[in-house]
Amino acid sequence: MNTNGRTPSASTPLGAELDRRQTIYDAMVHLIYLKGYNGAPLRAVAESIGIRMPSLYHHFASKEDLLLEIMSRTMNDLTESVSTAINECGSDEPEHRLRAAILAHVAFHAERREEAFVADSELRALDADNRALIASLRDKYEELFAQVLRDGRSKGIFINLDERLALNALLGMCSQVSVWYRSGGRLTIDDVSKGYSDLFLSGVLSPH
Amino acid sequence: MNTNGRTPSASTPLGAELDRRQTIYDAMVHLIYLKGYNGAPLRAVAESIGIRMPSLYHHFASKEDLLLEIMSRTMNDLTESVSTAINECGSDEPEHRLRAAILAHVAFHAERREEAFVADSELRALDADNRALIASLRDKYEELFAQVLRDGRSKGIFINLDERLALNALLGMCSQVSVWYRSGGRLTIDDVSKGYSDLFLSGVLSPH
DNA sequence: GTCTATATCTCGATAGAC
DNA sequence: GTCTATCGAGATATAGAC
Repeated sequence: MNTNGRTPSASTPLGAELDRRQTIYDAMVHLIYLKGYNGAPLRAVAESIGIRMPSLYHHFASKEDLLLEIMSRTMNDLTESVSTAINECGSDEPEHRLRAAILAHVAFHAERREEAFVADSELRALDADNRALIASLRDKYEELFAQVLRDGRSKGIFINLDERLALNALLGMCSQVSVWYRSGGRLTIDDVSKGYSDLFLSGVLSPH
Repeated sequence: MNTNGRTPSASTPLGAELDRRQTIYDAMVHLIYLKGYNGAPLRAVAESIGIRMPSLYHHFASKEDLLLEIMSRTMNDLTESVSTAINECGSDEPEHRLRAAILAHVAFHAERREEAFVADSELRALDADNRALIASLRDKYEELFAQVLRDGRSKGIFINLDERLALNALLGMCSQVSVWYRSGGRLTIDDVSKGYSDLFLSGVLSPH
């Protein structure tokens, strides 16, 4: 008997399978976002989508495999989004490229805030091998910003600040958007991404 | 000065009791920092300080009580530190007061990074009542920065940025210090706190 | 693909001896 | 104040029917 009120589609098994995987993925993201990986029981994930817990194992090999997919997919999508934004901003000037990168990073952390938050906070839940894998994706991602910052500094466009410090300040500030942003709230994604890039580029002091 | 606001006495049983409480507190902080509240078993906390798990219950009523003490003590100490820094900076100018607040916030998040990280990330592990209690402490803390930002904006010293956005950007940037800072590393606390306050006040663009 | 039933383990917490 | 022993709940994961 079907207890979840859905209509199973008998015609496209592959499509249905991908839909189911995505439904599980989304439910898992949401619960980890709310309670953390270790506070998100698979029973609750299953219940939230109207199936029983053992059924999840038809779609995923283990709980950690599911977390790994969330983190790797998110990191890859984020990297592609920011990389594209930098390359297609139509400028070689570090200021414009940095602004484009910040806009893309902030937009991603607002639009896909739960995934981004999980990717940023659950490294510690992975075992050593998987942790190293995601850490390398993160390093590759951060290098996108590091290159822009280096370029701007060597051209004298940016001040002579320690690169690692500037990178940590920037990413720390922009990634926190996934913690507090609410879609439909007072601030739009454009408000936030423009405000953040203005702030990082020019600071809070009025020109004088 | 001791960090828990109590008056320790060296040779009495009460002093020994406080030492033991502090040892448990520190071990719990460290394990939650590494693995999160739900990934930090009390058995491991006890083992790390050479006692058995049930002995912990002589010092704390429950696991959540221990977390609550960590978060409330940390928030109170942080608030006092930043509040004192603002009031004793010897200036009424918003720029100087903001700089003093940032220096104190960053220093705290570097010196007591594990406690600060736990206080910033484990709100979700508390039940509704305790969560509301810590959230109110956090609101009170953030108001310290909000007042300085408001004051600076109304005086025309700061640019006309949305207050909540600026506050989130600032605290997000500065609180992340607890994630990456390593004492004894390449950057001193002074390097970080000065670099961060310069960045937030003036941005990364070179003056032109 | 989903189910029921279950194995195995670990968790927080308590009881009571010393 | 710490110990051993234990309880009951809930976790991930597996087996096998349908």
